Amino acid sequence: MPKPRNHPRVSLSKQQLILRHAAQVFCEKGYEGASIRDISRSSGISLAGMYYYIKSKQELLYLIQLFTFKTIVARLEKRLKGLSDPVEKLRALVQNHLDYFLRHPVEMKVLTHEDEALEGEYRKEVLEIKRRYYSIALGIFEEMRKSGIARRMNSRVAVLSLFGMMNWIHTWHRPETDPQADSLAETIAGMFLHGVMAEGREVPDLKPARVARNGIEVAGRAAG
Amino acid sequence: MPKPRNHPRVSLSKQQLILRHAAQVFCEKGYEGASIRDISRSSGISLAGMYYYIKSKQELLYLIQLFTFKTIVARLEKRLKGLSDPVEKLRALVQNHLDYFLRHPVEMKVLTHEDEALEGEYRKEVLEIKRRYYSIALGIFEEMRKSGIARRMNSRVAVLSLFGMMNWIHTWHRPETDPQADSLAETIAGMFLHGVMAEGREVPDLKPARVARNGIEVAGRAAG
DNA sequence: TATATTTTAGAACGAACGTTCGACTAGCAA
DNA sequence: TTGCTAGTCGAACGTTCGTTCTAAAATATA
Repeated sequence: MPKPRNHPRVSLSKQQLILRHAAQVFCEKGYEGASIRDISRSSGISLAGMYYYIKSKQELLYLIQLFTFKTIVARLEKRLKGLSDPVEKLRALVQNHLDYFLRHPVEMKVLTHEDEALEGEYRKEVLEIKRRYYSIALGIFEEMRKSGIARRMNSRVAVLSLFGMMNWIHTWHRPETDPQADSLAETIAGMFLHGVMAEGREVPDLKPARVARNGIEVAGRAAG
Repeated sequence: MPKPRNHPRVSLSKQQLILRHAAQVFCEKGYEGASIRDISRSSGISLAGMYYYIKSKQELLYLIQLFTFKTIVARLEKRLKGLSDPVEKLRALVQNHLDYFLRHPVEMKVLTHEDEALEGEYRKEVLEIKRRYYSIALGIFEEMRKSGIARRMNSRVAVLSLFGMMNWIHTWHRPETDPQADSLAETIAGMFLHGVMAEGREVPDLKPARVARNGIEVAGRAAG
């Protein structure tokens, strides 16, 4: 355990620091393409020194993925607590996912792009949380189906397509020109809801008065 | 150039054979995680022998991505030729993409998952085709907007979300239990079309008569 | 002060990497 | 026969990989 005493300039645990730099390097070069030496150089800790704080390269990836997933699921469950309408729940899920996604693009890319790099027990543990996350989403969609809001269709395909829309974002989103989380979440949740709605049904508007920015073209990078 | 004479048992070019095995190995272990030795072992050609047919590991990835992309775009352009209704065009794009995707899952995973592994000129060339593909899709969507079928929204976000739905499939699709290309394309194109449709508009049904088999797959790997 | 514990890192380990070299075979032309 | 070319590969090149050893430096406790 590192002591904060007499180290007033180092405020947070060195392991956290390593994890942050590791996420950055994994994001840029991929898990296999990144070397411990890269991460050592980036975080300013000697190569051998790294192994005082981490057990292996695999554990590094594991800790990043575990923490990221746990955080996102915990936040979702908190947001979902007050809601009962499945449409509102789905909007909350999209909002939560994209909000975290655009606030922590580096970790989220490592989470979605390196999901096959882990092995053995590490892999199993991360997969478990992923499944929990997926089944929350599936549950919400099933509610929409039971109450007749969503039309009859393959729920698995619908929900995984929604994740596809969201997780693909890291391949194209540029913060300078593309919509931010709020607007993006509205557009994508809107697309999904209209997309699965039963014939003759109307997609209810967003709750509060703030419906402005309805999805109106903001970005300049678009019409290419 | 390899001579077919006196080599009756080797029917197709050895480079093609290497490319196929390389795609398989890249798919399983990722570009960085895969070694030339892995591919050599898999294709039954000695390590040194590989370099008679390929220039480098990078070129291997480049050739796979280039061929795959060129094929998919060429097929799309052929399918699009006879169509004028943008909704039909969009359905054709989704059908084409998913048809190729599920018939060549290995190559498509290498295409979508390893799109940052190439460098320099290789990268630029592949990026160029990718952009052409994207702009075809964007063009179709703009047609839908201009004719009032699609509602006002960020076209870039809409189109890239569609690609997200489609390209994410490689992370979850199991051929034994999940829908095949036709059904999947119907579901996803339907979700997208309903999702972007203007208020009060109805999404037209699929053309009643068998639209399928229109320009589909004739030779196994030909139409490049 | 002396002692114990935590933190650091230079140097090295064996293994694996992409790539190259040079020698070899087989078939064909002279 | 001899010479030429296409194809093949064992062995090795220099480099980098993840990880460990070892010992010194820094800090905490007495």
